[in-house]
Amino acid sequence: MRKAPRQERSRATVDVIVEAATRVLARRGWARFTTNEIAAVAGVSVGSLYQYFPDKLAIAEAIRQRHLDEVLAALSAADDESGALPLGERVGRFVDGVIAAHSIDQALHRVLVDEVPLAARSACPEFEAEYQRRYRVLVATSTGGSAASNGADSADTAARVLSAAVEGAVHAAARRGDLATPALRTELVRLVLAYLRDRQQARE
Amino acid sequence: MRKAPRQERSRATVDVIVEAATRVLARRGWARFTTNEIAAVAGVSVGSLYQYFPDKLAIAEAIRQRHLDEVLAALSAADDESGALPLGERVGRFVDGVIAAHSIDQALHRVLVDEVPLAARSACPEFEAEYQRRYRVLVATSTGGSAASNGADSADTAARVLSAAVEGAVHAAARRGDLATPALRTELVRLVLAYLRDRQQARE
Amino acid sequence: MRKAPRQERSRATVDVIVEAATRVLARRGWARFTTNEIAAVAGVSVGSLYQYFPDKLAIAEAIRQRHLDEVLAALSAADDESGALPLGERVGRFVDGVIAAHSIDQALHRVLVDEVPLAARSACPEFEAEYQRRYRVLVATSTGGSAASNGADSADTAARVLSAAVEGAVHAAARRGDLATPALRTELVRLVLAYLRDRQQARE
Amino acid sequence: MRKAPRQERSRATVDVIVEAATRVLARRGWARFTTNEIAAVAGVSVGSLYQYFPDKLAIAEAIRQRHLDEVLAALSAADDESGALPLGERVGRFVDGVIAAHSIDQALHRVLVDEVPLAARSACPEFEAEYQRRYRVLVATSTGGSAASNGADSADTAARVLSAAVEGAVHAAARRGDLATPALRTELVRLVLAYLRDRQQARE
DNA sequence: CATGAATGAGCGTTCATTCAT
DNA sequence: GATGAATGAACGCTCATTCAT
Repeated sequence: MRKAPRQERSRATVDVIVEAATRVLARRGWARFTTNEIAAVAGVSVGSLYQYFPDKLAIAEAIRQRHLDEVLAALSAADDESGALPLGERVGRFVDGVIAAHSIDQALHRVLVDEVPLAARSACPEFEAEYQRRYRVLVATSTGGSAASNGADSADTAARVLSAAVEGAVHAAARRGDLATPALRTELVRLVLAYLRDRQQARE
Repeated sequence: MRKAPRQERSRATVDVIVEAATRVLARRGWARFTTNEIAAVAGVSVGSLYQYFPDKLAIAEAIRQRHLDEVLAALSAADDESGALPLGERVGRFVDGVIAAHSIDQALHRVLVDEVPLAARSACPEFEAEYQRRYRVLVATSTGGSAASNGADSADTAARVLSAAVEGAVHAAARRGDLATPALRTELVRLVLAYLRDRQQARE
Repeated sequence: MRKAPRQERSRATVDVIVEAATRVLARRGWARFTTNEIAAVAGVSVGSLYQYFPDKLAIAEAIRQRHLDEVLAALSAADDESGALPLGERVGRFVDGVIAAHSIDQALHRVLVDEVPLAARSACPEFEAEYQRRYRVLVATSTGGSAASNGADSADTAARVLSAAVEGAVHAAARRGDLATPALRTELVRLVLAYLRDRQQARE
Repeated sequence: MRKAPRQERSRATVDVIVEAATRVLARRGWARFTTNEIAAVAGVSVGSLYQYFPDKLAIAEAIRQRHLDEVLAALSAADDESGALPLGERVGRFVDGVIAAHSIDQALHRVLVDEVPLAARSACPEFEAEYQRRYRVLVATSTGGSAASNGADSADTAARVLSAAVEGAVHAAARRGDLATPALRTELVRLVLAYLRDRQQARE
């Protein structure tokens, strides 16, 4: 951001802009994400956009930030305090969280992931890290708590494969509009559980 | 195509254009896939582009056609004639095929799948169908040949989830440049096998 | 118009654009009526054109509107309040009006009528109708007021033939630069009067 | 023309080109009168066009020439050998000739007159002269044969006004598709006769 | 002579960005 | 701070014309 909004009015203006920009990006896609339309929808002038954002990409970045925060919140809400539950139950809640996270503004999510250029996407390592961490925790607890002998490295790969696999399946379902289908949850839980149990056995 | 190249010179030009356009699309993405740069990279004039292609999208379509053909070929080559092998072996070859398929110009693949607008992906459904079929066959043979009682529908969902999961994991690895890592193959095989066996057990 | 000019500066810009565009259209014709030349002549950038007009045709439409208004004004000014005069006098004034109307930027007029495509002439029918009405009134009053037995239809044809004939003669003179020649007026008055009187006699 | 076609085959090629170009010009208008389409319709290559014509305008000029020849022929055919007839009869035949002349390929005529740029149109003075001559003859014979005292100049203006008027009326009718309407002929004959007789009386 | 592949200036139009008010 | 008029580089695309074959 070019300038921190000092006064309350300014903070409100920034919110209005991001709100409007979000709607434009979700509805029209990156190619029709034009500063003039954002300003028009927000009810401010183009000049005001550039008061707070150095360029168009910065607005997209703000949108992404906000969206990812919401996604993390949804993810956390579902499997909170599930540490003591049996693995089957934990995985169920975890999958619910992932599905819930992807149910937030799917149109926006798709545009953000597929269309907004790398410059704006690459700058979210904290989110990726945090997201990945959940998978690593799941993998770690499933194989008996703390990282064992040859664990760390293998567990990392496992977490990565698992997360990418689950993300892929959920994204595909989202694209088909099948996120709410119970079969999706069933099969995902099966996939994750089967994989984790197989790794458990392999370690014994 | 707007015009069939009749002379040898023009056939060469078309090749040069598609080659150059492929590089531009892979490097710059759809948003920077401009006719002027394609022409410059190809070392021809814009006019020559429009001599053979009605518009920019048609060039992308030609690129896609060529690429998807190569991908299917790589996929087929790996698990050819694996029908009689034990499941573990079959899954291993299958995963090899998928990894091989994604080793072909994955930057291009991502752009083609994520950025190029739908209109240019018109022939994609056939590819998608053919691609999906491989997964369905794998799922079907793992559960004992022909579709049993409640089989067909459930098998379809399973194939879909499995393919999306494997694709997701492979795409993520490709993005990281980890396609050749042996651990990727190991874990993917484990994932697929564990899932398929779990489904087998559930049916008994 | 795409946007109403709110500030005074922009109102001036619109005027400058229309003025410049008028000169370009009259001088170069529709085929060379290019946005870049309009902008250059107006001393503004192309962008400013599109700030106020959705496309090139809309500029032509604005030019036409302005021009036709001026033409109708010139036409009206000459034969105003000539209702009670003898026919010879009325026809004289009428011809004066027509000649005056065609003395206004006739190069522009020709281009507007002959070259600018139909879409931009959308409001033309109203003008044509108003223009024709003058001829119909002249024909009607010359044959004794209200439409007699077989009057209406025949009067319409007569008005059409008369207007097309007068317009043709005046256009040709304009093309030759002879609009101000007294002989033109004399002969036109003779033509109209002779025709109207002949029709009068035929009705008795 | 760039090159006189020496051999018979060449003359045939030129004919084919002009024929095709005429159809393209009449159907598509000047704006879509493209050399590539002409060549395609003619079944020759663009190169061949430039073998015989220096540029696009030259083709249009050839079309115009051919068309005007046909128009003059139609005009002549109608009032041939009418020298000894009474004025009413002569004018009738004359008007028939004009109407017949404008009935030839009206679409082409309109494009030729309205759209083809001046460079190609201005170069037909012989046609204009010949066309005008007919009107001058009509005017001259109506006022008693050879040019009298103050005749020459006045007769010239009269011929010019008369021709432009008749042309205007006929063009307008052509545009409306009313060329064949009997009322058109009736009123035109009346217009011409009334005018000529009025001039006769004025000279006495 | 005929071909048609190749050219490239030029078109209409868009939109991120600036800056005088 | 806020405005919105102004900018102009860049886009996709056309088509008259040339020239190697």
